[in-house]
Amino acid sequence: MAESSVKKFQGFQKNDDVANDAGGVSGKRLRSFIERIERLEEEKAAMAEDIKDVYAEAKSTGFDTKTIRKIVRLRKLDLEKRREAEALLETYKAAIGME
Amino acid sequence: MAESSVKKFQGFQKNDDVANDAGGVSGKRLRSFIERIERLEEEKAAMAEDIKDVYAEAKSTGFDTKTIRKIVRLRKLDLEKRREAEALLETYKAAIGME
Amino acid sequence: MAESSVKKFQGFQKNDDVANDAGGVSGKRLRSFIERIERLEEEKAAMAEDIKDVYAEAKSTGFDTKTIRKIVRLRKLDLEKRREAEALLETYKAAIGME
Amino acid sequence: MAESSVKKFQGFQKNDDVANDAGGVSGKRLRSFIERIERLEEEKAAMAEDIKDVYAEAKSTGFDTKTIRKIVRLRKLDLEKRREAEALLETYKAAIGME
DNA sequence: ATTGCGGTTTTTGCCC
DNA sequence: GGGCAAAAACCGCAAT
Repeated sequence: MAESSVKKFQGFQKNDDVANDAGGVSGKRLRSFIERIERLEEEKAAMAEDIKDVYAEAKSTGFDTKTIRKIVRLRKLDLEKRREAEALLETYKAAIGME
Repeated sequence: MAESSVKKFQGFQKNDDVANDAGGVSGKRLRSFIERIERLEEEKAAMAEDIKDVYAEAKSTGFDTKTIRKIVRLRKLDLEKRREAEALLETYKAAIGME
Repeated sequence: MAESSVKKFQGFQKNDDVANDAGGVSGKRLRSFIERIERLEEEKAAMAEDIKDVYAEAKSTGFDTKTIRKIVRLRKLDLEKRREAEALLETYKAAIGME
Repeated sequence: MAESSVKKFQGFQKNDDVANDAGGVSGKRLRSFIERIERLEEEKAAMAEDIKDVYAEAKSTGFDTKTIRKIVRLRKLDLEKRREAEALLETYKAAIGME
């Protein structure tokens, strides 16, 4: 369809400028999406930073961060296993019409 | 059941022992560190989830996510470059006694 | 050291040609490493191919590959958990001087 | 068809147990598929391990692994390109009745 | 039959 | 060099 050929051109705006679609709104919307994403990525980076800080603090009080990482990882594996098992169970249930 | 998962993860213990630092507190502190880390990792994962959602929403309104990703990445690089430049400037200022 | 100035030039050979380090041997050795790697990567790709074939065969005999993948993944998580737990135990032992 | 309703029940086995389809064989077959897959994945992982070892060896003899990786990747792309070209040639031949 | 799409795995690049 | 996040590849599905 005609729109598809248009689609690939969306997403292009002059940097640091207001929306500039000739009379359109897609530029504004794109800008909004980008800003939301950037905001969330900042928050994510802040979390990563915080995690690093906690490890540093633990280390400064005499803990071995390598060990802590192992523990955290192991617990995460536990969690994943449990989730996988549940997912598999759901699959089974669905297969026998119990869903 | 929560308790059993507690027992096995108290950091430095002689194997399979419930006692935690006979009269000490390092077990508690380790536990606290681990919980803080896990909490932060959950939040980080939630942010990642939110970002995915925004991309999905953008896509559903007709944008090409690949392009958006490129833009976000470029802007991030711009930002980093600017920060680098500012840091360099600060270094210069310090070098000439302007700090 | 003298070698460091040379080092950055290692790794560059005319393709499909014999080693041509003027009077040297590093070209031959590099070539040998590359060939070993490529051979191993071929074998790895062949394994991946075989795995695909098994899934295809399972599917063609009426099994649901998604379920099989889930099971395989779950079993793999089990294995990893066990390995992680053992590694953690080793860390503990080392920490209390039992290694 | 009747068979399709049956199909979804395949893939059910108690973990770590022998086939237990009442009088059936699908459990055995499933188990066999899973074991074949796991065996192949182990071999694949072993190949990956070997590749890592070769890189380590190359590094220990003074090569820059990053460079080697680049070379390997380039050569792989070359190979793919050549195969593509050959495939295209075959297509041409077929088109003009030369196959 | 082809092609796009969602979700998963694999690879790549990065930072520590 | 090893772990972690981003990017790419890939598989199966679906719609046409």
